[in-house]
Amino acid sequence: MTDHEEPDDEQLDDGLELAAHPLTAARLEKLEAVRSGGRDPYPVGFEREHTAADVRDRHGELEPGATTGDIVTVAGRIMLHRSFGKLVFLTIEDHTGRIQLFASKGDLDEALFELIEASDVGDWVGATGEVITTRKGELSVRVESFTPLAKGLRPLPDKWHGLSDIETRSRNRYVDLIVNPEARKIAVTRAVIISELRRQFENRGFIEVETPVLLAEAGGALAKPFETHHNALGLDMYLRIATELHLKRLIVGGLEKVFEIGRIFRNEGIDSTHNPEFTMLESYEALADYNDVMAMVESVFASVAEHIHGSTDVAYQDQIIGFDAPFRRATMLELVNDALVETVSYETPVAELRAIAERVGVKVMGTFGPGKLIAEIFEAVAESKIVQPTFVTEHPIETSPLARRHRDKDHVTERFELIICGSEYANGYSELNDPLDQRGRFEAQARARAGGEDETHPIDEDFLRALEYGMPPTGGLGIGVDRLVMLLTDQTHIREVILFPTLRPI
RNA sequence: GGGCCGCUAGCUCAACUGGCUAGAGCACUUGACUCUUAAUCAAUAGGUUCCGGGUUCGAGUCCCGGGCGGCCUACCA
Repeated sequence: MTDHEEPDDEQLDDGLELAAHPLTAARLEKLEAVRSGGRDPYPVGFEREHTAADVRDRHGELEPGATTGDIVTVAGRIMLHRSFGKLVFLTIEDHTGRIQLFASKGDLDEALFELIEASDVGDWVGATGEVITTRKGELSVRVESFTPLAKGLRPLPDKWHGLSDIETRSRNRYVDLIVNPEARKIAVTRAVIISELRRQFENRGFIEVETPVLLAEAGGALAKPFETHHNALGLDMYLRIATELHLKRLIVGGLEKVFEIGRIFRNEGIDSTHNPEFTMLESYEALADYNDVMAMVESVFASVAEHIHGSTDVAYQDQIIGFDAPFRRATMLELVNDALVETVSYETPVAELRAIAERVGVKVMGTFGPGKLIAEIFEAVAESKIVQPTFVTEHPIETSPLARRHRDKDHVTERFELIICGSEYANGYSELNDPLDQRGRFEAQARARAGGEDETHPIDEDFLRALEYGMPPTGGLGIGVDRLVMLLTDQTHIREVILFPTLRPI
């Protein structure tokens, strides 16, 4: 905040201009009443000594009407306010839960009691007093001193029905978090998942690095980038669509085991599983191959599931997803042939594959070769049927421009995708480290682009130059973190696991 | 992108095929109350019915355009 940002009418007037609206005008008056009573309505800090959970832990089971002699100091937001003539019950909430404040007119001087009486749901307050239970047995803090900590000028949503409109919840996430415990729980679980992922990689000897978001060329994936401009350089730039090419440069540089948990930006549609900015974990390990990476993925997913749920069985919607290793493994071709009545291979005439692809609803373009056709057929007929964690392996060379050719088989790469409930959760391969092959793959992509395909990989000369210094055999991995959070928090919409999802401004 | 649906008080929701001054609960304001648990009771107040046009004696409701969102669908993770 800079000192010239004076609040003006423009900033306050968002349909609920504070002084003009009766709901907020009343709270503004109370704010002034606090000030005129000689108190700062927004004081500096507060020495909270006990959380709601602390109080509950220390006095779990007390008889109604009990006194403890235990003096505590708590702070939180008022969530419920029940006022009698000479008694006030306030239910306050902190990040650990709720605790009741019990204020009796007989205990307090008149001005302080009136201050408590005039406090509103939504205000932050602190209080000190003895832990007691009321006659009805509710654990409470019998208020001896009381400090307004921050006035809530806007009313909270209905205390019973809460805030349910998904758009309002997404646009006003702060309100959602105040009133919906589930929203807070997801935010916390996301943090725990990312922390656990980081720990898993660190424990395996990976170091966490940061690579650029702003790039002159966006590669490492087949996706449309966001464009921006650097004024001083006079340069059009792109936001990254993957971290892959930079992380592999670090492998060339000898860092050997690196990972990055970072924001990725793709200029594509928004729906229940896609946000324009999302979080990807990528890792690269020198001297590993895709089998090593698959083994690591099994272990990491099982560990994270266990860490969150205490079990490798995770309930997702109506399914139980089992994360016990090993996961099922099947080649893309096997899965395609399981789903089709005929049997195909990469030797099948293109005309035949094209006919099958069109039959199953693929929009076929003239540039599609056998590999692309088989990959499209896979996505059309097989992918959505996979429920339990499955490594789909041996993707065609055509659709995997950064993956190594299979050591024994023609046409396919040493690649896998981890599919769960029809969606991709991880993608990895034995990295292509032959710079001449890599150049040829890039050129094939350029030909596809010239043929009209819009999602192709650009030629990155500096990346090729890095490979020319010699990249060791490397196993690489990408994990869609948001998707994993959705899976482990049982959410069907990505906006529920991203605190501030991309929305059109109103 | 295409199709379907939605938007009413701060929040959650009503308002029949177009028809009395657009209602209710919670929240707010005022009053009563020393044991509440979504406190209760009483009274008051609160509206650009998303926005802009149109049809009509009359529009929250019907028509046209726009905004934002949801669901389904296609593509990317």
